[in-house]
Amino acid sequence: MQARSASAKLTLPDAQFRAIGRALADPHRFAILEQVAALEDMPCSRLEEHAVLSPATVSHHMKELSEAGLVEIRREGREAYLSLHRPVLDAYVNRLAAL
Amino acid sequence: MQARSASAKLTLPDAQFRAIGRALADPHRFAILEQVAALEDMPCSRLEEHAVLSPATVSHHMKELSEAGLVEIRREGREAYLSLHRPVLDAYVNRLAAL
DNA sequence: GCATCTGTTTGATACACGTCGAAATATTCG
DNA sequence: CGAATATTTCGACGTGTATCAAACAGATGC
Repeated sequence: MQARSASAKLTLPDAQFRAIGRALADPHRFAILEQVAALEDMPCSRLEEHAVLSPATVSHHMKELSEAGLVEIRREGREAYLSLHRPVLDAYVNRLAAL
Repeated sequence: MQARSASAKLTLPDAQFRAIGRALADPHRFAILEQVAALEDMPCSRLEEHAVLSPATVSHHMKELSEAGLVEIRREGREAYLSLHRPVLDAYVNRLAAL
């Protein structure tokens, strides 16, 4: 019997662990992640980083975050809605905390 | 009255937060950190990364880890002894966990 | 259809950084 | 002092990547 539930621990493959590390290492990307985490369902167009970065660059960062598994992108009409994927962030945090 | 003690929370300056993120993003550097964390007082010469990296590169990585505040270097004779600086790692983990 | 809005893709550029060899520094030992 | 050991510094090279402008793609509305 497996006690899977809210606290089920996810183990990250090495490749993903590396991708997450790189994704978190860029300040703009981290700022985006912070803002995504703060809201439940964040329309991409409302990211404050649009004030400092070109749309192309913002899109690039979201792709990195998404490929690292940290955020999920839901497309609706012409907008993209972003949400933090907590299990992956938690798994990353846990691995650091286990040091 | 301040309840400072084992769990006193350290707040990282932005510059240090960025330095830590970059430091953790490289796989070799993370491997070094893992090994340093596993031992109390780790002589630099015993790092397994010496099997894969040149001494110059290992030294470079240790400098990065040290400048990020993640490890402390104690020099003794011709050896350098490394130890994990937990408060800083904890502060980093806490900031991620607070997302 | 046409214009507008949101976001992506592509190609180019510039800078950051991981890596090493070689030379330098420091320490211990004979 | 001279040789050996441990680590650092320097200079150079190649790769990775953050960035943008421009072109593209899909959705909405006139």
